[in-house]
Amino acid sequence: MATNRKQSDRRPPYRRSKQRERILALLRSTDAHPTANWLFEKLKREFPNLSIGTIYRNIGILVQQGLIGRIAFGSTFDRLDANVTEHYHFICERCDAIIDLDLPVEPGLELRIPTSEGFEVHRHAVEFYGLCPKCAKRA
Amino acid sequence: MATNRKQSDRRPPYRRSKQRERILALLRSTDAHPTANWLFEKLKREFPNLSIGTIYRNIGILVQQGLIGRIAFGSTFDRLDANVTEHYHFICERCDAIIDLDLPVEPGLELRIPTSEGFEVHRHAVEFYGLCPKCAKRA
DNA sequence: GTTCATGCAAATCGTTTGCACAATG
DNA sequence: CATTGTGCAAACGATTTGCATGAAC
Repeated sequence: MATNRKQSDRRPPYRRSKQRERILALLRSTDAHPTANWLFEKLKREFPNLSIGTIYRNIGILVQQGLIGRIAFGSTFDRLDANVTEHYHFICERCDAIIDLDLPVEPGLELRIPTSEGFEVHRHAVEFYGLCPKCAKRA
Repeated sequence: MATNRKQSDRRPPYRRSKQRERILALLRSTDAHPTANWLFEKLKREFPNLSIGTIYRNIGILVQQGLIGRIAFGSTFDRLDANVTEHYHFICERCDAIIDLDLPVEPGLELRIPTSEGFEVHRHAVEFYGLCPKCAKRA
């Protein structure tokens, strides 16, 4: 099974760069959860020669520094599930296994969403991350 | 913002095909949440000329028929978040907006996982799907 | 026989990387 | 000056698609 990790893991020390500072500032200026490409479009006005690779490299660094988070399922490829009943998943951070849990689904969670604000909730998903029994044993 | 939908939307009527039947059978035979490529590797023994495109086309059909589910975050590209405190997300199925919720995070959910079975839970994520206030108004 | 499904190959999309040069400490 | 960051372009991996042929109804 493949790994989750994207991009070669960079590590400290980090030097500052104008590009990275602007990327972080831009991300902090919005709560719209932008994409890499959105950052690229915005910033190439300031940095006419900006490269999309620079965006990705800096996103990687900022994530490692814990300054931003990446919202993604964790894997680059889709995983399929013939179990179409509602259920939650456990995702092993070491071996990437996805395990169906037979926890009771909590419809009550959806009631927490303020419908007064106009949200219309159709369903929800819960994923637990950690080590599966096999991997936990080896740690 | 881009759309979630992958592959041109096919619609009924569907004809049966040996390939699709085997794909569904294989998915039903396991709970390991296989990838498209896993199916391809398994099935090309039975169908020496099998094409990866056929796998993807049939996955699309099976999903539309509601016979299988796709486990993916919902988008093809990563979305970023400068809010690094724990929080849940609401994802609009129409406009793809991701909205930070200020619901209280439920550490109690993690206690439901049977640690007796050896799971080691580090964190969990909850996503609610539906229509955001803007899109709900238009529906 | 008409329409849908397949195989094949080329295309697309988001992301990553090798390299030579520029910027940082 | 030692090393990290950048821009550029090529490479990549997963997925999608156009087209001619084969299978289903």
